[in-house]
Amino acid sequence: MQQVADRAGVSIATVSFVVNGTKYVTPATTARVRAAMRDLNFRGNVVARALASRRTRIIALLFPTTGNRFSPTTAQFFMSAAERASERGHHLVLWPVDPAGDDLDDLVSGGLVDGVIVMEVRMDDPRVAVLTSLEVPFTLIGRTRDSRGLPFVDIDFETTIVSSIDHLESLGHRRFALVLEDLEGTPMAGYAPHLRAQATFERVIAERGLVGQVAPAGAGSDGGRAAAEAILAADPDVTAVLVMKDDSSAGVLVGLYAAGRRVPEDVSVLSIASSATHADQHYPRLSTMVAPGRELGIRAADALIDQLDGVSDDLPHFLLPCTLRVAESTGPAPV
Amino acid sequence: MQQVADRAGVSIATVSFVVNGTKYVTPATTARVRAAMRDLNFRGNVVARALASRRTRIIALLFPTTGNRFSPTTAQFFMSAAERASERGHHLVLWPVDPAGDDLDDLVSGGLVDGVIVMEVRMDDPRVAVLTSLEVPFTLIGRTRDSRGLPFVDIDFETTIVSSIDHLESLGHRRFALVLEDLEGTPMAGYAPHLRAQATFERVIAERGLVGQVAPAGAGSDGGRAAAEAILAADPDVTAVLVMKDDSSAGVLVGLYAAGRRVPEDVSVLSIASSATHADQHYPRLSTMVAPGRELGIRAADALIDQLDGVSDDLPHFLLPCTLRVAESTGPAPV
DNA sequence: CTGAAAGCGCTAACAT
DNA sequence: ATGTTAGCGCTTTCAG
Repeated sequence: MQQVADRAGVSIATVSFVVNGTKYVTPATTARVRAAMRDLNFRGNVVARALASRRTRIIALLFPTTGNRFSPTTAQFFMSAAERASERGHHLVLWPVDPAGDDLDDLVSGGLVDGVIVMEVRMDDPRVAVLTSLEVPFTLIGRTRDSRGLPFVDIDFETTIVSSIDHLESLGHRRFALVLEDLEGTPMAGYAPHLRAQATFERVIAERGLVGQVAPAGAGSDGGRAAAEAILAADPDVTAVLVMKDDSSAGVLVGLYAAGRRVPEDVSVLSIASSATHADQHYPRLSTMVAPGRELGIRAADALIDQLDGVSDDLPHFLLPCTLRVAESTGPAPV
Repeated sequence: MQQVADRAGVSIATVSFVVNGTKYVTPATTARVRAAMRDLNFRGNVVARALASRRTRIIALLFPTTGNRFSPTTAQFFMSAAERASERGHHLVLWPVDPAGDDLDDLVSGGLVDGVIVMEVRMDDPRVAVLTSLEVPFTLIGRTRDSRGLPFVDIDFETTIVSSIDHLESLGHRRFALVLEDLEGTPMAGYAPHLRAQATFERVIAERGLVGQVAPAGAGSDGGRAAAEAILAADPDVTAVLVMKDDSSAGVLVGLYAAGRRVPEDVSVLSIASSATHADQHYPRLSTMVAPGRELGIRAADALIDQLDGVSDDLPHFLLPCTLRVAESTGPAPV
């Protein structure tokens, strides 16, 4: 940088000013400096800049290292938030972090990142306490149990579940099941989307005098199949299954087939908080409550960057429900 | 840090030594320093450390921002490499970068990251030139056309394709098709896995006097279905389809069904460089050449960190083929 | 409008 | 075994 200054016949400070646009510099001088930078192939040192200015324009999206749960929705958060951050002059990186938040301070201390987006939030997520005590700006994709004081964007699971049941009820269904991932005893126990969905499901079922059960599913296609068997054992007359775990929906179908049920003639299967791509992967294509992954990723990035730039004063509380996508016919059945 | 030193009655240098284990410090002193750190709730400043020591112990896995191609295998690379890096005292972050490598220097300059892992490599990937000129240590998951001078780990696509055809031929198949993603005209054109697989496919088909065709597929389930239709139009007697694009395999099945073909009775479908999880998602379950995603992620992390630590002198050239996983019966067919 | 200079918080010789 | 001290490369008051 000193070299650039010398070559342009200015001081190192002036170079800094043109690089950052911090202060007004004569067009003529600016041009000389830029030319010098070009000639010398000058690349600013991000680390030094960060140390001196206390900001890196890097934000981290926290990825919980447990459970290998890399869902399409997660990927959407990442990609859309990264895009938005980039548009607003920031970099977004996906950072694997222990779900307990133990290794969080290494990264955040000293201002390696300006702010943090937290996803896969649990009802009592330990990471928000850590982040708060570290005094680093953050935004949640998701909500803790009591999130009034926190900036968040989230899927409106309550509305999503109500709409799901509305839809199915309008089709004549009265006997329901909800398939959820079994997170008991794992670090992801207390996963907020599950608990909110389950609570709403049970409430609506009770209020409307419907029949409903909740079935936990293990991993993979096999877990889904086992869940389907358990559901049919508990209620052979069930006609509507809500599946809120992407990787078990295929297994649920197999389990239903194995028990002689046709889909959707005998039993309707609705994939909750999933994606169109995932739904189309099945045979038959599944109807789906599509998660607003991109929208939330964008909102989260905006909320955080607003906070960083001091643009906004109020803390965002943004809820968006999933939208129903009814499967089109898939075509002839496999024979 | 000065406060810690004061409180422990030592110099700031000593604190640095115990923090980094750089030099031997008396157990007694060490204890006093640690106590002081605890009392003062001291958190080292990563950025300052990086500036002074020229290393951050952070490595970046480059994620090409184009095409939304976040495959399960990508996720495996990320998670396994992150784990391994963590075991070896490094942090691994997933960094979205333009596939042309234009914004690479911002991140790498000034030593924000100690090294880089590149994935989704194209035959003439511009990123390796950038990285080379930036003089940042890097390792590829994948290979450029001429990769003799580069450290890489990769899937052995040649062997994988040969094994695939071996397997299917042993089952009596003589007429093949290979489904690939159509990347022509996109930033990912020249994607090495496709080109290597296609070249090997065509060579083996020709050498053995078999019948074969290559079919490009568009996005999603619909792209797969269209590909299946094109394949049947070109060769109604085709009996074996290799699918090297995860999101079109479901569509391929639908296309085959629609044309009255049974799977696997009439036509075998083999998913190439995919995962068990993905294969089990289908009906029927697909046989699969499973990509060694975790193994490669680990190897890549090791190779890079060896390079950073100066542990290893020779540059790694590690190739691993996919392994055949024959689908078990799925159970009764949907009716 | 531009320059001088004091740090940012830590590391790593070099001394002792 | 511990302390001194000169930077790492840049930002940012404060003068001029």
